[in-house]
Amino acid sequence: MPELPEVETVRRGILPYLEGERITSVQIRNPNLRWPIPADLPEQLTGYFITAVDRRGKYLLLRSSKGSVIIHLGMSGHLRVISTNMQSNKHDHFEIMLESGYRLVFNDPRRFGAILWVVDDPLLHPLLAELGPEPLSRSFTGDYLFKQSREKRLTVKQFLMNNHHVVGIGNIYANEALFHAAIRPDLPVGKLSRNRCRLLVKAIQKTLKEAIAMGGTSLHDFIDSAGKPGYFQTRLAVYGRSGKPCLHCGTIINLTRLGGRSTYRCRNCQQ
DNA sequence: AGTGCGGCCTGTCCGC
DNA sequence: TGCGGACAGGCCGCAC
Repeated sequence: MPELPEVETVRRGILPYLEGERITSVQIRNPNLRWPIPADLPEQLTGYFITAVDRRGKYLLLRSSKGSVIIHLGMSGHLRVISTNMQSNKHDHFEIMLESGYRLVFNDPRRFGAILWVVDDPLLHPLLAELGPEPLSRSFTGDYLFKQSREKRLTVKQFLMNNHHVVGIGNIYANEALFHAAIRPDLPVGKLSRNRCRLLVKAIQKTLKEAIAMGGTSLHDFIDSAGKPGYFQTRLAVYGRSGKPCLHCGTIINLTRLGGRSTYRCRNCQQ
């Protein structure tokens, strides 16, 4: 499912139910995610208060006074908040019960997601320590992109989708941002001029902000923590539109693959 | 060191 | 209706 706008939508949805709440119990139904859910998580968390719900890239961080739960939704993960008496569904692998009576449930059919536990600063965890800048932060600029990409021969789309260069951009938003920046996805990133790097950063930020404002993109199965879909899919300019006319010039949108991922391009607008 | 690809999983959809 | 294969929003880890 989830790229930055979807994860941020989930974070905002669960925050009011979690912040300041005491954890009364924790249940692991199936620990076999990308990495095993730590077996001692229930005893680590029970009785403690959730102090904050943060996001770093596509990772969610549930902070408590004892330590932090790092959550990644992978491709098909969902988080939802339900009341005590609601029954569990298939693929509900993990849940946290709160004193308020609400429960936070992690559901993930494909099990590419992760639930991890760290006692010290989660940002120092090996998975998070090497992440690139947040795309909506001041440190992600055209100059940064220009500097990082010099001499690199990989394509601009693959560069954007690597979270060591910049976090939160997956296949949908990489396709969309490159269209809005009028840059062809298969261009070697090292060939981008400084000015085009600036345009690309602006396009990324605009695309992500708009998607967050619309609650994310729901193509197959994304729903927010309340079970509602996002609406950004109505704004997709190229993603999933192969064979249809470009919204700018009418040229038929072309579908290819880069690094095994579907890549959409208007061959007229994106050079 | 930088780059490309296989693999992890289940569910869904499409063509035969 | 059933079955095989391709594909799906991520990303680590390992080859070259």
